[in-house]
Amino acid sequence: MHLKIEKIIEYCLANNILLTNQQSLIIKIITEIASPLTANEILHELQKLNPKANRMTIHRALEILVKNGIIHKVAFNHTYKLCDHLYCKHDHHCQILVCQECGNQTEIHNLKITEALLEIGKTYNFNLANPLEITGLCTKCQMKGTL
Amino acid sequence: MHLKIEKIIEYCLANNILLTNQQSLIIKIITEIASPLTANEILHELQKLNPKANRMTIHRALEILVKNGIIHKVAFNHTYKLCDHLYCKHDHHCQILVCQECGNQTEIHNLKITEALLEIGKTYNFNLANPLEITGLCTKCQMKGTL
DNA sequence: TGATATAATGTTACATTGTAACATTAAAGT
DNA sequence: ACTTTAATGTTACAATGTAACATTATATCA
Repeated sequence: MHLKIEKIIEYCLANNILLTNQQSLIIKIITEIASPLTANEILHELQKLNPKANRMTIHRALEILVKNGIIHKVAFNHTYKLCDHLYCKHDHHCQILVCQECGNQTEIHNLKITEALLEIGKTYNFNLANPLEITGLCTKCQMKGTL
Repeated sequence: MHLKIEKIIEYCLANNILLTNQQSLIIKIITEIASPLTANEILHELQKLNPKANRMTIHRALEILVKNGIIHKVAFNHTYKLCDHLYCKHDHHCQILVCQECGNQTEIHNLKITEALLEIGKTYNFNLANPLEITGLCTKCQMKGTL
């Protein structure tokens, strides 16, 4: 068994998050493929294991996993990705650099941004969600552009 | 004529951005309605003026307007909104607080975040896009949640 | 255990956002 | 006016997501 998956299961047990079989399979898929996946891509993988699985299956499970901070949903390109910490506590802030060209994602934890965000949260009485999506061009895609 | 629209047209003339009739109408719609609109909502408005207009018309025009920094595209809820500055120079950084409940958007300009982002851009060699979407719950929707 | 309540999953149908490929029309240049 | 180019219209489709209801597991309790 994959080490990451064990840790997630451990975390879920400790925090009273009951994973159904279906949800466990989705975690397994997201963990093993590693790169960000769209709902459809996850579905196709899941269907290899459970041919009856369909879009609803995925979205319901993903909703729960996102809500529990186990995976991140990235709005920019409709992808889902395992949180690098294997779980995301509510007091834990992270940022994701999303390349608008290739879709590559890099999870970072920048104190300055976190502080600035908390300040903004106070100033505007805005209850921040996690994570912060930072879109732009990754190094590789900048190179491609200049060729 | 709306004052904002005049300023945008002025800006486009000064910067060699040729607006077609269709694009002008879309700017007019976005400016006058003010609240963030989805592509479909803009389409329905446009069709009142040009019954032949369809989805392609909208998306092609929106693409150009976004590219020229006249409007912002917000990925979180697929909406388009006039840049508060009526145009967005490339060296101009802004952030949008997007409420994940009601969709309300507040454009801000926070120096700390801008600085931190520029730093991250350098560190990771990541070419930042504008604007930054900050999702969360606005004041009103926080109240609703606690009722 | 077996009946019943509850939660999870499956099914069907649909709404929304967006794009691809090609046809038509308008605008610009000669 | 003829040609070229750009803009727009048309059709068809792909992807993401949700709503409403049916079915199947799972848990609870008499």
